[in-house]
Amino acid sequence: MQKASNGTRAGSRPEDPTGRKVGRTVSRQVLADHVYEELLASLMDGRLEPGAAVSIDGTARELDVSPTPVREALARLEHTGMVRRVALKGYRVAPVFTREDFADLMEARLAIEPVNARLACTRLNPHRLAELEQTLTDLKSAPRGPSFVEYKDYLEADERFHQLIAQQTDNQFLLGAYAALGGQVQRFRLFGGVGITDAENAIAEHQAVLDALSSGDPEKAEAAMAAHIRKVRERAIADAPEE
Amino acid sequence: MQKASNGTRAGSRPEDPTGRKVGRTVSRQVLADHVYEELLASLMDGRLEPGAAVSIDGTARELDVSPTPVREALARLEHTGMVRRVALKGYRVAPVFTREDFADLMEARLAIEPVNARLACTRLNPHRLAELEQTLTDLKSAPRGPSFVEYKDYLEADERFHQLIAQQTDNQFLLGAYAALGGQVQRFRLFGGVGITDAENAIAEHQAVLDALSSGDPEKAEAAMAAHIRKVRERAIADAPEE
DNA sequence: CCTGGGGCGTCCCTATAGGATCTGATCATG
DNA sequence: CATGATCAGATCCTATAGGGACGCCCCAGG
Repeated sequence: MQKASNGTRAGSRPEDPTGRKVGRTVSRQVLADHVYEELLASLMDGRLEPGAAVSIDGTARELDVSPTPVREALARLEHTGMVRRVALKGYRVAPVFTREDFADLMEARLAIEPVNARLACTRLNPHRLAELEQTLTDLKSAPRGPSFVEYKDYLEADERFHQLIAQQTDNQFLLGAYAALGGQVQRFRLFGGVGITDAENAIAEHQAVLDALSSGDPEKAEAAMAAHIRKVRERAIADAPEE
Repeated sequence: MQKASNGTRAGSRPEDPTGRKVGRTVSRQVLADHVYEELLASLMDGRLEPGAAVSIDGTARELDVSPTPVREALARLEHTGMVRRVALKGYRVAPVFTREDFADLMEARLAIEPVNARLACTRLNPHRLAELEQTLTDLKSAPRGPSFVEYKDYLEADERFHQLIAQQTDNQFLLGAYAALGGQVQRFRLFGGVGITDAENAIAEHQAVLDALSSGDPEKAEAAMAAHIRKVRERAIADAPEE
């Protein structure tokens, strides 16, 4: 936020803004990558609420970079559906909140995620299983307070669980399809309250998915994931604000 | 290509590069949009081959704009997987050509497109049916010469058919998921030769999908689409170059 | 002939300048 | 008081400049 106007960065780049070693030939990050990750984090953990304007110049000032990298980062984000652009008016955080949108999202998840679970099951190995177990442990131990922000770790673990399964399909296209949805899922979790209520049942369902995966039966894994998503949908509809 | 150095464009923009009326308040396009569509078209119709470098400055010179909008357009394209970026080396057209990649793509299509067909079936109306029929007519009447480029119209109609079905789900998330795949599908059609051989059978399958859709039975539509994609996969594997 | 070094061009990346446009407030008028 | 015009500031959009890295070609020396 407060940039303290250090004034030491114009030209010559005395310090690398991303924290990576500078001057090394390997994987020097570009400012646009840094901005992208910063914005994504703000979207995922709720600092940027739906409908809020994301000013190019303003973001550039906040992150102490020029507008050019910010523009590039926002262009990438736009394609994920997390922000929307209006031609000469700028970017806004996408407002996805109608119950129809939620139903649509669940429909899309039902098409993709059970398949992900089935494929991940066929490609499972001890290392990957350990990753999933770790995430489930994190999910169980995450604090669950009364407000949204206190669920941050819980929601993060939830998202990571699904993301891991998508990765473990070893299918870049399915991973890409999930990634396109994943951000929206997380935003629904945050602002729609999905998955917050009745977290105990949700944890049990995740455990069921993991059990099915480790059993080695792809059909069971697919069914467990489908059942989980259907339950998520039911719970959300049950205690959704009437709106 | 040849820019003829008109020199009339710096400032004041005497002509609108996109061809839209200038000065109208409605939807004035921005240069980055124009560049994006130009690059996308080049990718879809094969002018840009896999592995080819897409220079930022070079593209800017070709389209007679500054690098800034080109950079923005490429950032959007990167997120579709059609081009890849290496941190300080620039963009290249993504090379998707192994048989594993093809199998992965078909797996992803099998997850998404049958669901699209099922949902589109429940939301069908006369106007939409007419659109699909028109596309099928185009597909049948398109010339099919011996070289790739002579299949341009055929491939375009094929892509449009699937794209239409994705749109007709009225589900922005499924449409987005398909759009992420659609570009890759088209590139496989072009450079992998998928769908070229045995076009008659492919047309019959499209007809079957359309028949199932117009019958109003969602399950039949879903099955017909799944059968079509499996056939596409079989044909491609059958006559794929051994590589 | 072969090899190594320097110059040159190209390209990516970021910053900055300036024109065009939108928005919100102020103010005049019915 | 309500309504519409005007102006100022903020913002978006594009072009341009310049730094740093990489590759290529030419050429001198062995």
